[in-house]
Amino acid sequence: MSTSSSSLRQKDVAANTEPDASKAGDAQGHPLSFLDLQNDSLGYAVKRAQVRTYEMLFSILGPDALSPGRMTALSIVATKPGINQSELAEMLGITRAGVVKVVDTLESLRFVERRKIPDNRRSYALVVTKAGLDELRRLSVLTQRYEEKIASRISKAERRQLMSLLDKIAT
Amino acid sequence: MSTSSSSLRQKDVAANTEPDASKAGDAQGHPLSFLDLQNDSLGYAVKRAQVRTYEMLFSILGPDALSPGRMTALSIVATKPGINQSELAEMLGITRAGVVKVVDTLESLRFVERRKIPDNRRSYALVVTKAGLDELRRLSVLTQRYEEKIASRISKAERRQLMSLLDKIAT
DNA sequence: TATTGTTATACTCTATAACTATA
DNA sequence: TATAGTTATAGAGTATAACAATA
Repeated sequence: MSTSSSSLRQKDVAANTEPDASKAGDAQGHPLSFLDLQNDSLGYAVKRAQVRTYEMLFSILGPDALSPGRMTALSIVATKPGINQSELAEMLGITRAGVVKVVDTLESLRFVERRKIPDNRRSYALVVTKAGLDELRRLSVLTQRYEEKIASRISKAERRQLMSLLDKIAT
Repeated sequence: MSTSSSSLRQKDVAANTEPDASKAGDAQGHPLSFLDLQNDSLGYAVKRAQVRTYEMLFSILGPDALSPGRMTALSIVATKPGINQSELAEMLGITRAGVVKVVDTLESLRFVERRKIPDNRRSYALVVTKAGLDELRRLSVLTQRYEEKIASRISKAERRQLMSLLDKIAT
């Protein structure tokens, strides 16, 4: 149900360190740049951006919101009505066992139903309820606000290019 | 000590869904675009990129490597020798209690030492050992390879702009 | 035999609260 | 009083392994 915002925060990203020693050499003239793994790191920049954007997301959603993963799951079921748990697991990139808990959560909130299929008694058809649709409408407004917030310092063209570049490194 | 690569993977990012219904309307002509929260989402693109880059990082580091957070901590101590745990907590964005475990790990691996300070018996001066420096050198090579891998599909100029844009949305 | 869902268990990371020692 | 470090405890998210029911 409610996921505390604090436990969701991923803050293993340090503020940029002033590189006391990263540019200098030691007494023997050896370069010390290997000390600072975060300096000029694209991977670290991505992680830092992800942490900061999550902080903004949580600040907008509030402490009792669905977790991002469960939001994604709800959205997937909505756009793929009748999907089963194994397929959902595949799409979420987690195990079937993990999806059981995700669906348990969404079902306990009455956002999703496990519907029996006449021809296949081994799997469920997952469907979003009316309450689930209402929640998605609500989340849609909030995530739109979130999108505007994180893109508030860049232009439309920059936003487009940023997404394009992110897609390239994610491939 | 060794962090299993599997448990590090953050995969709450779904593969892009074909929007079965996100562009269409329902029978009453209502738009259904609110169903797909991931469509054209910058925040989701950032998260997806972060998950994919972490997968590449783990594939290069292997299953027994330091976790990214502990790598960052080690690097910070190296660039700020004598830092104490509270300061390190601040820089990592986690609590003092959390840092205890981070330093415990690094100390058990002999990468870091808690050194007593004569004038202040309340805090430690954290320093990186010779073995810690060796590990940082090794990690530096591996993370360099990682950086090349994640940027392999974009130009130097694009990499520069990507980092610039990421910094802007992280502010 | 293979697939689907489930349960049991465990691990990482992080948090809060309460505590000790020291400043 | 305030600060630094620690311990105990808890919770979210994920994994693996073993299992029953079904295909």
